[in-house]
Amino acid sequence: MEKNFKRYLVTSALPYANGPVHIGHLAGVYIPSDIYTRYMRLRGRDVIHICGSDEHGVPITIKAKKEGITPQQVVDRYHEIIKNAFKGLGIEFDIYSRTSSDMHTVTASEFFRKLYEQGKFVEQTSEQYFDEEAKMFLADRYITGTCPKCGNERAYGDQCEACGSTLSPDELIEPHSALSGSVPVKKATTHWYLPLNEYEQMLREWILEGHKEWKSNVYGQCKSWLDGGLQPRAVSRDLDWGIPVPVEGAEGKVLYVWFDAPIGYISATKELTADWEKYWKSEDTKLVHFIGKDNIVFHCIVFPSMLKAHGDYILPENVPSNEFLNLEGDKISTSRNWAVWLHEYLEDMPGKEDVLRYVLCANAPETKDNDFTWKDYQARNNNELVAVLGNFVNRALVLTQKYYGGVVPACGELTEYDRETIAELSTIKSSLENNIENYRFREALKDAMNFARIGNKYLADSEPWKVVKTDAERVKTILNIALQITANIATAIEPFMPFSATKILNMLNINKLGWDTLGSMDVIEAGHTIGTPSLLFEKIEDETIQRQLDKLEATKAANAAAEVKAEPQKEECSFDDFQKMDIRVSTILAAEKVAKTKKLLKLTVDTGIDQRTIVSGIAEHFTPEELVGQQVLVLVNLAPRELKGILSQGMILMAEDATGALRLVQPSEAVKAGSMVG
RNA sequence: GGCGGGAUAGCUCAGCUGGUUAGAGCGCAUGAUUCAUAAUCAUGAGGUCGAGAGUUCAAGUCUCUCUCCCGCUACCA
Repeated sequence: MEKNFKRYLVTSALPYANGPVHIGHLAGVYIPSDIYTRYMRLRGRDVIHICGSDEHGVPITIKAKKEGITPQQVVDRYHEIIKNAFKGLGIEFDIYSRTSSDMHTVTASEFFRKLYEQGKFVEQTSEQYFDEEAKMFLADRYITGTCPKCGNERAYGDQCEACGSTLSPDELIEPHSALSGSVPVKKATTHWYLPLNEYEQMLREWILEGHKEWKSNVYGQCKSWLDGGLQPRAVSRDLDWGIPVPVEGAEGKVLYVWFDAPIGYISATKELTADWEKYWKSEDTKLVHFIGKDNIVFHCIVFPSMLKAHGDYILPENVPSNEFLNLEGDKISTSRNWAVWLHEYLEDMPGKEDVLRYVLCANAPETKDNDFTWKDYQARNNNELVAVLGNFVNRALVLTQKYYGGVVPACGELTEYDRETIAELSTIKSSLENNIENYRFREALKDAMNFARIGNKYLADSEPWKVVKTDAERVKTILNIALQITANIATAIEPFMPFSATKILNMLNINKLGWDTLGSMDVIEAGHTIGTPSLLFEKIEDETIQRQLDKLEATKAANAAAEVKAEPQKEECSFDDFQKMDIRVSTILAAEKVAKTKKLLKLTVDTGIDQRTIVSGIAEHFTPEELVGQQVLVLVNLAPRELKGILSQGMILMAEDATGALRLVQPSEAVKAGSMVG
């Protein structure tokens, strides 16, 4: 079944250059891909590891606007931070490129042109908002206006950040352009769509039939999308930041970021080697995309469809995708600064690159979301890295120094127990290989650690410190084996902890070994002089952990403070404006959940004027039972609107804090329904 | 609401196509040991495998219903 591949092309999801990289990214994508690639390389396979910054798209233009700099300045900044941080942690890419590079512009343009010329796209014209002053189409994000739900005057066309509602620009009250402030007009615009529906059959056969071995979350997501039926997907946008659509008359249009980003894998490969085509276009290349679960649809559905449409390219053999990592019980969030940033970690914890690599791999969210805690980090360092791994290496080296002045003793006759121990190493080796090749890195790491466990047990059982008093020859064999195991450990842990592997090699004073030497007992010659032992890992004290916890606590406090800050006052309105609103105290007579919705409640209220129906998106905050009988304030003269087939006549007024929690606004004591508020 | 993923020892997780007393690491307890960063080694105590029903000679493992957590998606006046 398994094909014999001649070479491996490994890609890691392109980090989006609107912020630095954090432990969630690492545990989900970059640690696994780095382990995989290092392992392949150690085995002497032809493998390249491709990555780079994803630098286009609307969020970057918005960030630039907020900071008053150009998008290019934004991506330049984060590209550098990300690139250096990866390097600092020993994440080895053969190339770390970027999508704002010339090579990428050319490659993505050519890709688009080819599909365009072959008629793979569908052109479609639709009405979209246009800013006549700035002379450009506005992405939803660029349209601001009053949120129809909460009244926030600075809601975006796709979302209101005050109340969290998802909006469309049409819904905004008094929409205006975020660029010029002018009122946008609707104007026709043409875009190119990739008809994914045409690739549905191909995808079905390829994934659902051909790749049942994919991880359950990936396979399940794909199946869900395919069963739901695929729709044509726009591959262009009206925006001035990105790769211009390389077609006559397409001024002001760029490739949609999700169209150009995966092509970035290809451009980076071209940048790396003139021989790039053999990696992308031969059937004997194994292509593997490492991604997070949020990227599944793009890597399994959209990008393969693009590749297929193009025709020359191979499809990925696997798309290992991890779930998400939480931090101290809370979701990691860039905007809330709730994260352990890689570049900060490297500064705060110098020399502890491997500790982070170890903890994130041992605790990787391979099958479900997982939690990173500093306490766990400390425990794993102290109880596993220091106690098991570091300790064994130190024992072997110190004993060699003590008994033989650092000269490796010769191996004599092997006992039955020696042989058993050696055999065990081979067993673990194949388990380790099997686990890595099947993307079970957590299990693989355990295997690697078992080399050290076996070493510890071997020393404890052989007791060279006792035997030395009676049988000096035997001790030579014991220590020879202990040293061979130590060298083996350097190889076994290299994919996971490259810094420590190098450190062990230096202490042994030997060169890097190939994977094939794993399990053999002749990697260090007798008579060879080893280097000076030093500690591989150090205990991490409570204070060090506390400093990190304090840092997070400070973030929490800062976030809380930011939340307390009230929204600025809205622009002045006239008395007449206010008078237009008819707000009445009303009594809720009945409440029930609207079927097939999560947030909607259908309320029957007595407004004093009449009894009417109001649909309100508050089901997540109140149960129907607790609402019945309550008095609330209702905006009764709001234009009626139909929701889920129910006509809603009015709006219940609620108080909402920054966390989104809702409270009823009601008179301090019951009044007659219909009482005016004003 | 629809779809996908998850729920197994105190903690973090393995358990493939159903098959003897459900496993690992950490933590905990007891013992041994001192070469080693008070590290190590051995032994042990901990689980009605989210709840309920069903299929089967036999079910964490298959089917159905339900509960809770995470994600995607619709709804949000």
